[in-house]
Amino acid sequence: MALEHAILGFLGHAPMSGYDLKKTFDGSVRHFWTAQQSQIYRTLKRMERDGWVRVQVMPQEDRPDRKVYHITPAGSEELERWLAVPAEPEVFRSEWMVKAFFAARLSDHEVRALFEQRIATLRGRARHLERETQGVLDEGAARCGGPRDRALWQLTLDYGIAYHRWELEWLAQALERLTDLPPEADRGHIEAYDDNGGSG
Amino acid sequence: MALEHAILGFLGHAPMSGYDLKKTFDGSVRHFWTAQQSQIYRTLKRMERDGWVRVQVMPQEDRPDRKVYHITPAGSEELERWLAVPAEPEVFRSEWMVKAFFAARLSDHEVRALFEQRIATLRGRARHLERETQGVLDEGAARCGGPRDRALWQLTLDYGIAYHRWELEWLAQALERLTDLPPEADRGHIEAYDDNGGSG
DNA sequence: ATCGACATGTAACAGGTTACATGATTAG
DNA sequence: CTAATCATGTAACCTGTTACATGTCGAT
Repeated sequence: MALEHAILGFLGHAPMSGYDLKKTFDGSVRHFWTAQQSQIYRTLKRMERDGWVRVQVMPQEDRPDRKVYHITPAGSEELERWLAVPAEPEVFRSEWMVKAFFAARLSDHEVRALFEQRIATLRGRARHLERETQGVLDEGAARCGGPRDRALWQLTLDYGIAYHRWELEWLAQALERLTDLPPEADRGHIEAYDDNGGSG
Repeated sequence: MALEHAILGFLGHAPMSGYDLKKTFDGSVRHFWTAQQSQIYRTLKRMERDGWVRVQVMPQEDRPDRKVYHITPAGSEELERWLAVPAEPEVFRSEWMVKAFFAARLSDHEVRALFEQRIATLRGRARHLERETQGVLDEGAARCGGPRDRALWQLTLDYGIAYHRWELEWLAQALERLTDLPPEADRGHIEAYDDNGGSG
């Protein structure tokens, strides 16, 4: 499971608290993995129980004690094992596609709006990746990554940027195709006349 | 939420049992949405409670009674409302990317293997979309879709195929970039010498 | 004999989201 | 006065997955 292993990956760079980890996630892998604070705490607890990390409590007076997590040799081994094992293919799931699939009941105008909204969303995200994420990643790389890390980190960001550009191109073409969208033939509204259940 | 609304969409074409719905999902939207049988039954129950569908029990002797679900006017309204509302941007999540991000600890050979496995996975899926899914979708379209439906259904499939082709191209380029991957600098293994917590 | 299609489900679990709770300090 | 930062968490919930349970019929 990716969350645990991403945590191991980060703790391999430096020991951190759950709070730090949340910020680290948001500042580095957000473009392909996010995690809620509560989820991180919950997961760290399990990982400690499993011996992948150990916790070091740093007492503080004014605030809750910092619980700094360190990766253990077992955790390091587990990370390397996981990295070398092929990723099982993920299921693709897109709510937007579901809308597109059933969009025949919408007016031409609404169908176009569906695509245009998608374009707007992707444009926003693409811009964010190019402007914000690139900078944040550069900082992170300067702070703690070797050149090998940097090359791979950049690769993941480049993927994100290229992907968004590609999908935007695809959507532009799709919008063109929509000008030829056939009109809605009268759909029988089966519901209306089917009362005692005949077969099709 | 997409599952409920996809169910409404299908029941808008024809009344169906949960069992039928599962087969319908697998034969039409599998490339962007899957659902487990158990999940469909559970969801149908909730939808009935909410008045979006009504159930008609068809008694059978040898097997469990067929429970045929019909969309209600409320359900139809709900579907149309949902279709017209912009899809909230989905979070992108990729376990494979997590591996790529932390792959600096792997050997050059293992890093290449990571990418090659991804390529193999995508090739398989692309082939499946082009050969199987296209045929299944055509049958479905012939059976129950109007030309407007067909155009949109084809669009979702074309997206899937184009996406896989695009990612395969990207991966090929990425593999080339990997030939210049810098070697791993000695990573300090902080864990080993950090014992009472300095701020590193 | 065994497997798959038919047809229903329940139970348990895993992962992710949202809301709530605490409590000091500092910046606007 | 309000909000954000620091720092911890718990509880409830939703979605999705896996395993189990039942029972007939027809094909291999």
